[in-house]
Amino acid sequence: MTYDPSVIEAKWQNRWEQDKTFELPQDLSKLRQKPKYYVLDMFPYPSGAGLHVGHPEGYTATDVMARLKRAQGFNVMHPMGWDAFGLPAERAAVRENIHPAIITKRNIDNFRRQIKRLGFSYDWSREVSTADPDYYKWTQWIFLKLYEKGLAYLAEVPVNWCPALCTVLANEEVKDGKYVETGDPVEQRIMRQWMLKITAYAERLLQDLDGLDWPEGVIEMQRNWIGKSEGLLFTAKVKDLDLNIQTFSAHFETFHADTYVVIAPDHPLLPTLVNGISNAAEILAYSKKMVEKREGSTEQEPDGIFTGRYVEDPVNQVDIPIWVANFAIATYGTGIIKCSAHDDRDFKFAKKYGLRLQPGLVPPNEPELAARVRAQEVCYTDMINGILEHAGPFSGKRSGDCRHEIIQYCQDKGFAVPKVSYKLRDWLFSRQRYWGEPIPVVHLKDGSLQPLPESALPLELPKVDAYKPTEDGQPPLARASEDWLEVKLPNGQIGRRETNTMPQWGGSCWYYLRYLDPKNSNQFCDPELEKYWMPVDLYVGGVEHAVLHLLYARFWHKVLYDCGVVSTKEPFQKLFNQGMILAHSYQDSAGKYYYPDEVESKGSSWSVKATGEPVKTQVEKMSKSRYNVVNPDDVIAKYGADSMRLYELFMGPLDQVKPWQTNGVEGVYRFLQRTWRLAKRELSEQPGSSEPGLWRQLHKTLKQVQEHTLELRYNTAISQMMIFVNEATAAQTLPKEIMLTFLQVLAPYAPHICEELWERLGQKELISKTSWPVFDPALCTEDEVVIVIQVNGKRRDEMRVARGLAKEVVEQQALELPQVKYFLNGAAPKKIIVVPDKIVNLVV
RNA sequence: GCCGGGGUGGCGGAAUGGUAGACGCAGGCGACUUAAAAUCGCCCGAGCACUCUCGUGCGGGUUCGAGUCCCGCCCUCGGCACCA
Repeated sequence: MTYDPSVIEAKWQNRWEQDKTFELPQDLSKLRQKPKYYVLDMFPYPSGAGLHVGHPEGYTATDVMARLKRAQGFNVMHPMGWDAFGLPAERAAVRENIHPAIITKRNIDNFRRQIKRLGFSYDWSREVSTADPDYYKWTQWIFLKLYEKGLAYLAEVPVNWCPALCTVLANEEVKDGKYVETGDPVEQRIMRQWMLKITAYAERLLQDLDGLDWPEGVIEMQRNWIGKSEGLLFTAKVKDLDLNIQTFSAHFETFHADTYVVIAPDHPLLPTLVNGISNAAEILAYSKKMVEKREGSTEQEPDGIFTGRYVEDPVNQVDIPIWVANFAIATYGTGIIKCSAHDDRDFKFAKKYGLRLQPGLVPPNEPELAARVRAQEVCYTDMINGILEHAGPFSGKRSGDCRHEIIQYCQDKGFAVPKVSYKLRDWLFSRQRYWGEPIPVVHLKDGSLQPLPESALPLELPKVDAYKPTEDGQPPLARASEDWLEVKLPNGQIGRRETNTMPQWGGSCWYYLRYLDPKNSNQFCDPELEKYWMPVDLYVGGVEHAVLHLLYARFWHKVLYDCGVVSTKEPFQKLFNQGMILAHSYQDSAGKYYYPDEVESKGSSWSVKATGEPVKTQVEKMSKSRYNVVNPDDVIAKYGADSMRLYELFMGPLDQVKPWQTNGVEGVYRFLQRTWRLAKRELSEQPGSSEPGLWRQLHKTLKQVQEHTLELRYNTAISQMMIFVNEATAAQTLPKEIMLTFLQVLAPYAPHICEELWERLGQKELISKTSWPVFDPALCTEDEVVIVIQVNGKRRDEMRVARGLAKEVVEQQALELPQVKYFLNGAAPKKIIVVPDKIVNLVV
């Protein structure tokens, strides 16, 4: 019988399911008998488009790890679920006027079917969906905890309002004035919204990054997003007004050089400031225009207007003007900045409006440049190496050396106090949508808020006649019937329900905890199970979640930690980002795309089969519009899940971006066929050591596969297995012992074929249940090594000698080689470098 | 502009400072076959005056020896971007 994946894969997937092979016990006394390993995938949003080959890349990586760890004696938590709330299902619901739950279920069923075909060893009894009331009951419960702790609050905030979607969007969902998903325009509005006080955790979110085994890039992105800067908060009186203003400066070294002040055009203090100025109305109108112009646009020319006011600067005891400037941001620092010649924006702004500058920092050892700085021709900003001038007691000092002294000085003089600022803002947590978790809060007549008691959870989504906003622009939940909207509290008070829902990020903030105890109706997770399983040992997903999901989840986790309901400060100990899978696309000169089967290659160029029109080919992100999406169903139908799994990992390093090449699948498919034929050979009953060369190769393979897999270097693990199979194919006899062990090595990667061959070779137990074989280190190295002989660093010959041969002997033997004699040409080497078992270099 | 990846054959990629190109794809030649497919074996960076020379984005450096380490650049992908 030839290798037919379609038959054996279905067979073993059924067997694993019936046998509950990958289901874990919930009984702690049982669990505690083994060490734990928690390997987690970022769960998918089940879109209508189904899976593409990018999804299973990470899932395959975690599955191989899960299977290896299981064989090594760990209890392995390896679950899968659905990030099921979200806008696309809601939009489909509006379009088709079907309940989003139905659309979501349809999509989940399809995703589950596709994922299951790959034979992953998930414990499906732990499947969760964030849109399931049994799940979102606990999302709401966590919200109540946040509310209790004062971390959830309502505020009038400027928000990004998307008219097309009739909802607000978080800052990070908006780019260049458009919703990042759809490109719909977004405008600013002031609205009353739920906010989560993530800023209260800024410092801890920053500090605790240090202990994490995460990609440096992701850590850096989170650091930047939190954006901590330490500086000074200066206070100065406004001239002619009974008003002090404060300015924040992280680059305060040049504080003597500050010559003007700017305020953000949308600063709440601005109207007070200009009150009494003759052209106050003009200033406010111009400021308003600046704010509008700023919306959604990126880099801008400096723009501003004089407020007519001055501050009495205590530092140099002069009055310096206050301007409105478009580059000042109301929500960062104090929204007011003291400006000097030593900031690019300040410098540009002053040049444009002819404001006075007083340079006070020059480069060391560059007199010409220093002269140009003093002449205000160039802006110099090096606060570390620059030398201070006109700086009172600090004149002549290197700026970077006296930062601390300056802090002390400004404090002593009463100019300023130390202050830390963060870029991180509070998290806008309400959406005017239907398909999300209802916020479990009631608005009372007197305007106060009443959170629902835990007993009232889950607060389920009400029935509505349509999944769109009301005529007067209220959220879809306002369409619910009065008996849902109106609530009578136990104490007789009447209130109305909150009609905003939570954003999609909510449910994904804690799903890794629910997997541990998914059926618990009393608690979101049993604390003892949590203690056993947490933290997640390996979390694999796309880098697109580097900031938002991972920051929000860390925030919620820390809140839960403070509530005493989780035992670790951080949820995800090790994080790994798989690289995106790209695909070739084909485009003619008019920009029209073609499907891969519509084009053919002629030598190095490509053209459309039907018309012969030349097309260019490029490697791009997979998308429907580029006609280059590869569907895993098609790959599996042709080559099987095992080949699919192998190719996903063989393509290249897991963390790298790489193009899908369908004929690359062919290669791993051939490898599996060779493996199949190998097992069909007449196998020798002799021990493995009866075929010493292959026996060694087996142990080498075992060692490398084990080590490389644990290091997530799957591609090189696979190539070692290919080397083994090539060698085994060439071997005279193939001991059954060797074949069986090899199947165990391959099983985490290609479990179906290995189960099948394992069974055919007479084994009773599932290969998925067997223990990982142990390699013999002594067999992993060769007895003989090839030593390269170089003359003057150039390879001239090689020789095969016993491993560990003494340096002197190697040297002597090398000198005897005819090739060496030829290249030495009678000369005696000046120096001889011998690296045992590696190389000899003779230097003349 | 700042931060972080990445530049190695026709392609995906491999190489604790020690034979650059493992493994695979594509290609070539051969065996088997009536033939094709499949399979198996061999070849496969470039040049050439063939015991050789050049070759890992570019220019320097350290070293007996550099894809790998150091300095200075270029290109490319991703993230952030008036954050004081």
